[in-house]
Amino acid sequence: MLETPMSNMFDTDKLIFGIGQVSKITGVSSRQLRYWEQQNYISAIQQKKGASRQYSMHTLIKIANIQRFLRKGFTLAVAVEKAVKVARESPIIRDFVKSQLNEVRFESDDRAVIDFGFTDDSKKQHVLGIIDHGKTSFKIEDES
DNA sequence: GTTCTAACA
DNA sequence: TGTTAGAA
Repeated sequence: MLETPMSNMFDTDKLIFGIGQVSKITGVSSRQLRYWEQQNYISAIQQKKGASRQYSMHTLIKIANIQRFLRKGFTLAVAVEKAVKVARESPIIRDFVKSQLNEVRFESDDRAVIDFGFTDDSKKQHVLGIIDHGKTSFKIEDES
């Protein structure tokens, strides 16, 4: 994979967080973080014995998602499963949207239209994502 | 002051 | 899971 310097100002994957920061950010106690690690639900970055744990951005997000599912009432084991699934789906969705997204048009204070490009190679129709008063929907528009 | 491990109301 | 103890 070739580097694309201008695409991202920072490489967020290189950010590291201490256990205290992760706890403050996600609302998960340090006690829980150590326990989850012991249960192999999460893992800290390469650490020596007794050294402070450090977490990657990826792990931080995973922890935040686990917490999200816990608050929804799921058990820890299930919350972890769901977080793992999200982690697997996220890059797929992100890459797809990134490759399809053309532009976003703000048509009014509470209406925006996302242009997802052509439906196919015939290039006769556009796929539009509509956000109107918080409600979302898709729309196929003929090329004008 | 923060984090670590281990133990326990 | 929270809290506490003693060490790093």
